[in-house]
Amino acid sequence: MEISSHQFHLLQQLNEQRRQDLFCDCSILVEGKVFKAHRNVLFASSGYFKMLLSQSSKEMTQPTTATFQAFSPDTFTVILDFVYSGKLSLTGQNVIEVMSAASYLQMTDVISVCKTFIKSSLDISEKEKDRYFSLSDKEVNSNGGEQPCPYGAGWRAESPSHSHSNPEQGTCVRGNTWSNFNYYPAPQRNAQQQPSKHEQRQDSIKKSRHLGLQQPSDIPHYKSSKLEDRAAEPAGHISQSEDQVQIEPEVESPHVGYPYSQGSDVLSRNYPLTDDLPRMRFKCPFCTHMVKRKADLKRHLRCHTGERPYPCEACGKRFSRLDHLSSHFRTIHQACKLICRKCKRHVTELTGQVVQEGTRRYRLCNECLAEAGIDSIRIDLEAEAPLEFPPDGDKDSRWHYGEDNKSDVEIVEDGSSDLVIQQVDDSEDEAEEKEVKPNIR
DNA sequence: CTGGGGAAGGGGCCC
DNA sequence: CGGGCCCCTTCCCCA
Repeated sequence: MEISSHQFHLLQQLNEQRRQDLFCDCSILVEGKVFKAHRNVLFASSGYFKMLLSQSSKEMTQPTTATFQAFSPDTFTVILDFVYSGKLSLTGQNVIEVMSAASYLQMTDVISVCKTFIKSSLDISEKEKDRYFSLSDKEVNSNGGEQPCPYGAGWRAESPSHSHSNPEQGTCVRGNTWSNFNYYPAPQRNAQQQPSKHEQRQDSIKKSRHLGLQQPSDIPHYKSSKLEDRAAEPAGHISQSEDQVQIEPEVESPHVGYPYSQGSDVLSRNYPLTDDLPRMRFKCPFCTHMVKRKADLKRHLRCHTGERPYPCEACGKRFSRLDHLSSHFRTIHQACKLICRKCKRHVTELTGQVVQEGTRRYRLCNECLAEAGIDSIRIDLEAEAPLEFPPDGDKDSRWHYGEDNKSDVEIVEDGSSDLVIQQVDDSEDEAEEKEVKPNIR
């Protein structure tokens, strides 16, 4: 006969003991703040503590102290509360640091939940954006709560509006995608989460470009070699059990001698850590990459999540970074390069002209224009209200595409050269564009 | 098949 | 901390 509430009560009792500092035999110092806990609970919850406490198990009579500078006391509070209650209090503000800390502490469940949280938020974010961009200006303008489309009226890319159901909780989430997120572990939950649309999409995009970019599916392979390394360590050295190995299929664990925090972690028991990268503070939970700033980690994480929050309103292509979008826009849609596309010579407003081909704009020198017999298709950038990158401080109205002209010009295609003389009414052209050009490569 | 150029995308870092 | 710039690598297309 099994009493289902026993586990809950046991954990509750342990948590109560922790709060009253009863039988606590382990102190964790996080940036000056002391946390009391039970060695056996930490051992059972964290691969990191398992290693640490295994090593120090010979000195069981002495209290153990561990010091961390890799994360904040607030972050560790979230982690420790989860250990003692099973409830993980995630917010948009803390999720990255909690995930980073959980990665360091080798707490697979926490990492999975953080990943789910991030992915869910990104899905919502994407869909909210899609919904946002799909609103017509009329709708936008008529709704005081909506911000104006950052690209103005033209070049809208997609798509019908969505609401989003949180896969974990089954609740409908709208609006703030980074709202609080409490996780209650479900024993039957699949260890391997369903890949988000971003992951699926990214898988189909192309091979990993960067050396440091480990797709989640690649990681087990990578880890196995790490684990082999670990197995090859001298007998007596701390290593993880097979169980531990099996429950960590996705995330590269920080291991002994693998510092990533500022000053690394100072452990009172001569825990063997080196300090090769003293300035690196944030470790990517998906790969081995480390960065100094949380913002850089956030940016880096997009290459794993596949998040592309910056759509080009001209061609629909999405980018993970604003600067890449800006660069793309200037190069492809604004003909900013003062170079003849054909002969590669430098051109000026006088010696060359801007040619438009679909949504693409580039420059040709007068000679090449004449040679191609397309000298009559000059696009006067000044007169035609070009695709323009907004000045600073105009974040909400990026790249208005000549709203005054967009719908009343006609498209004239040059049959031989496939060149477009003027931009056509955006609604039809856009649909056409979408068919040929998916949002991502 | 191969080399060159353009574009995308990732990291470092400054403001 | 976000924006943006620079540098570099990788990929793709085309001659």
